[in-house]
This record gives sequence, structure tokens and C-alpha cells, in this order.
Amino acid sequence: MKPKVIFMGTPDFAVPVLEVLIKLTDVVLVVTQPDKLVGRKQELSYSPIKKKALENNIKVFQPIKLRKEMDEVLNCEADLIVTCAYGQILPLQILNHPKIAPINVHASLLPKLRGGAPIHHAIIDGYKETGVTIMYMAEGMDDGDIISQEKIIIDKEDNVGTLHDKLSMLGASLLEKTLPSILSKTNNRIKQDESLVTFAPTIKREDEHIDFNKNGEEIINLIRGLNPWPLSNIILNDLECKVIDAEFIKKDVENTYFIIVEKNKLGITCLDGVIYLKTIKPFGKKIMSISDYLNGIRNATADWSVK
RNA sequence: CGCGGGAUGGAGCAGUCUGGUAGCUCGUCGGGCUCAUAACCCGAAGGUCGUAGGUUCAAAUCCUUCUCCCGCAA
Repeated sequence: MKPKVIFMGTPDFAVPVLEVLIKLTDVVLVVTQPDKLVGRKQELSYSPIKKKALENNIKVFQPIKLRKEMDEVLNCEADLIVTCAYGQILPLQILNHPKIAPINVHASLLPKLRGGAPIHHAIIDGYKETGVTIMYMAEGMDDGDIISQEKIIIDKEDNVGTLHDKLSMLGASLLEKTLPSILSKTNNRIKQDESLVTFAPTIKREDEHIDFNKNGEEIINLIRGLNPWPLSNIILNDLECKVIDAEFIKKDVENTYFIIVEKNKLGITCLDGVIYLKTIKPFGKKIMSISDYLNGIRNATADWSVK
């Protein structure tokens, strides 16, 4: 007889985790964020987790405020709750439920990078490695006891997209390995070392703007750490321009925010060198290479500005 | 009807306000120069100007319809 599990999650990241649960357990209920109107056309869209649940004929529950509608969960006959990037705070009544107390799959090596954007911040903050953690949920943000972890090296070529996919698969496989010990209650339970805590807050709009009064490496990390979503930006000739990809060349410079236009190249000086833009998305346009962008500029000696 | 940007040879753009020969920077192809080249020189091909109507002697350009792409906001 398979154990009965309630799963709570929302985005793509959580899908492989749900797939593991579908394989190993009897998922009796999936809790996910309500359908939202998205895009310019305001079309109704389901979360990736809801789609996966519907494909597998699993009952879906989408409370607007879980805090006010938790009976559906509490009354559900289950042995365990697994959460992964659900997007709502779990009420104490669920956290403290003796039978189904939830465990969580988090995309960092806790106690590092607690919060909503651990994958982004792993790259933005220049981490050399990160990983996934399976943990008990506690009242504070990502501060519950650790059950298991697995590490992964952050490659220089990694951006949020590639790291997201790797961690998503890693989270699923770690859960697959760890789940038996949890169900048999023989799992580890390690307190987090509060002295090592770092945070990974949700990315805000102003965090996406590149500050060239920084070191080149920091800037490149920001660009990688916001690609492919939500993308970093600069104000180029008074229009917002997303920066998809760039290259840093270390050299002595006199000023920051100085623009260098060469054949097929556009560079902006920062504290310790030049950031050469490689792929950008000018306002209202599609993503294009910098040489395409420069091809369309009539007068390359025109006044350029960057903010 | 949430706000705004865009659609012009293969790519990126100008031209639209003020209607009158389809233009720029590249790429491609051919030729030349060169030890050589992503460099330079010469030449060529390639576009029903997003769709459908309207106004006009004449529409990329003015009016109207629709479609598609993009950013923001949610």
C-alpha cells in the first residue's frame, strides 16, 4: 500500500518533484496557486503543477488564502505533505499537524540562501556551489531542520535557466533517495547553523538595473543571475534595454558609465574594466546580437547615453 | 476594451509628420587585391513595404478593419 501524500507547489521547478511523488506514492491532493490572468490578452493560465496534476487525474485545490481555507488540507486523509515552491505561507495548524507535518524541497544548501529566489541569488552573489535541501518546515522562513542535502557546482556557463533545470532534477532525485527514510521515520534531522545564514529575497524591479559603479565580475553575475528571467536592464539612449548576455574585459579605466563603440562592439566602462554587451533586447524590439543592433544605427557617432 | 513599443529583401534599421523612382549598415553570391584574413576594392542577386478595404491621377506614407511580435502592469 503506497503512502498517501499531499503535494503543494506551483512553478516548473516543482514539476519533477511531483513526478517522483506520483511514481513512489499515492498523491491524493495537489495544492497550487489559483489560476491567474496573464499576459496582454489576460488569458487564464494554469500553474505547471496544476497541469501535471490534471494529466494524472489528481484532485487539485487552489485556495486564494490557504490560511482561511485550510480545512480541505487538514481533513484530507494523508501520511505526509511535501511542498516545493508553493508560494504561500503555511498556517501553523498545518505545520504542527502531528501526522502530516510537511517537508519542503528548497533550491539551496540551507542555511545559505533562505528565501524566495535562491537560484537567482546563488549566481548573482557569486556562489561557487549551491544545491538542494530537503527539510522540515518550520514557522520561520526556510529555517526548519535539515533532512538531506545535495551539492552541485555552479558552472561559469550557467545562468538561472540552466541552474534551475539542474536543481529541479537534483531536488527530485534527492527526494526519491530520501523519501524512504522519511516514511520509515529513520531520517536525519539536523538543526540549521544560524551563524551561516544568508538570504535570497525575491528579485525586485530595481534589482534588475545594472550599476556600472561595480566590479565587472559582479555585473556579469547579475546579468547571468537574471537570465533568462527577469533579465537585467540598462537605460540606453533614454530607452530601457534588456541585457541578455555580456562579456567583461578587465583593464584600467578612467570613468564608469563611459560608452565605447567599436566595429560590432559596444562597451560600457565599470570600476575595473569594460562590459561588452553581446545580446540585448532594445525597447519594443526582439532579442538581437549587438552587431545587429549596431547595424541598424545610422550614425554611430551620435550621442550615446547610458544610465 | 489596463499602459506603451513594433511589423519595410536573409538580419538590423531609415523613409511615414509634409503622398510622387525602394534607401542605409550588414549578410549572401561572383570577381579582384593579399602569404593570408573575420581586412580592403569592384560588381550582382534579393522586397506584392504584416492583412483587408477606403481616399487619390498617384499610397510604405493619409483614413478604417483585422492579425502577429515585444516591454510594463496585474
